[in-house]
Amino acid sequence: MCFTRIPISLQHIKSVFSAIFITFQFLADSDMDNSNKRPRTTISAKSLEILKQAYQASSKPARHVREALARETNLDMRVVQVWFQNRRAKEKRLKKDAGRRWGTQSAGGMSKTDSDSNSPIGSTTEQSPSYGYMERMDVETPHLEMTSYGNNSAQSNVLKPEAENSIQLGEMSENHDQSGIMSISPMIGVGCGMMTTVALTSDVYMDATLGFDPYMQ
Amino acid sequence: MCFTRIPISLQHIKSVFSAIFITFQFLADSDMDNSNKRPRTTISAKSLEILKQAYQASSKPARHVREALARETNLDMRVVQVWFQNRRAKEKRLKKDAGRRWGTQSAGGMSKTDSDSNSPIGSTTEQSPSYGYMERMDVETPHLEMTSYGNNSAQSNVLKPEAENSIQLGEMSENHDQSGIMSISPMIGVGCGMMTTVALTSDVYMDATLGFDPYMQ
DNA sequence: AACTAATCAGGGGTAATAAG
DNA sequence: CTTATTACCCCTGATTAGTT
Repeated sequence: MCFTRIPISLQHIKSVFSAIFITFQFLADSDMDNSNKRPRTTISAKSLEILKQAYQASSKPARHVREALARETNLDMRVVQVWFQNRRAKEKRLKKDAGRRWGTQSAGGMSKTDSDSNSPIGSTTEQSPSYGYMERMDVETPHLEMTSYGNNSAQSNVLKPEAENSIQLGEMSENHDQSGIMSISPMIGVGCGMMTTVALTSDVYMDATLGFDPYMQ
Repeated sequence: MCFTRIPISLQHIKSVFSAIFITFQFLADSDMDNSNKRPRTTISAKSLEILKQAYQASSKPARHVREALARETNLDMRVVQVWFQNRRAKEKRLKKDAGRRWGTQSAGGMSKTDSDSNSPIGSTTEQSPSYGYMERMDVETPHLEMTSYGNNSAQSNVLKPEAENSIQLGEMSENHDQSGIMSISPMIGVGCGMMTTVALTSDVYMDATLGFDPYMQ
């Protein structure tokens, strides 16, 4: 073990704690103010019409189709994708709920045909630069898994400590989700402390891990 | 233990935090910049068909064959090469996996070095779940791995990009590497605890954890 | 309260890369 | 080259939360 020894007084410790508190406070405030809400795009009737038609054609459109739809509807590709996912889920749900008597042949098994299988020839090494949303998600995934590894419920504890006594934390995590900074925040929770050896008096030391918040100003 | 004494004030601490913040900001930015993403080419169904046929003919095509294929499929030669490599690997993998179809819990010890050489029927739907799970965990929790073994380049990158900006940061990463600080850090996220080693005398230490409420007033 | 957009947790397939 | 691993992209199914 290799520590950095820092002479520090109790007063200093209090200050540090206070500073951390202020940081959290600041975070809570800024969250309250602004981006607390999960953005929910409202799909216009016109876009909805387009999507529905596309769904008729294929319930699992390939990327190109989604791209085109996104352009056509002025929606984010991610939004289009989610719409299709939810739509499929809905259909499945409805079918299970209501329909066990008549085998609604419509949109039955055959709609399975999907998945690429075309591409206007050639478009080989294409990558979609406009797919940031999903990509961020992917980035954050391992960290989340890492979090949940140590303790099955650790993740929820970390990110959403039971609402009541720390509303701010929960909302902070939401904010992270939205802004895509999530990818780093779990690291803070898990690994980002500063191990220090604090000298309480001239010969009493304390090794401490101080948490910090990256949003601190 | 090797200690280095550093006079420090609250201002210093703030600086440290700030430096770390900047580092994370930098990281977040670079993460969010779609710049350093591994591009993934999607091979069209048509090209795939061509490749598969070629594979039937020869699983290790010579260079000029690959060249022709690349032209025909409009793919990069490198892509074609990698495709064949992955294809061979897949075939081999399937063949090996085919030998483990019934994974009853009895005779657990042996199954690891399970021979194979069975009929290459490819059901493969059932793989040893626990094996896959653990493997997956290992794979996707590099940070934990780092915790145990103290050597992970990714984490190093996380902790010390622009180490020049913040000497403290470098030291912190050293601490992480050598002390396995990760093992305690989840407490920060979960409970905002503070693991401390109290030096009762100059050479007698005691480990303790101090609770810490971030919303302390 | 219903509907549904968005998120989360997990799994599959495979292109790309690392390690040998 | 092979083998092992990682990263990307897609999905389902359950849940959360914004709108009306």
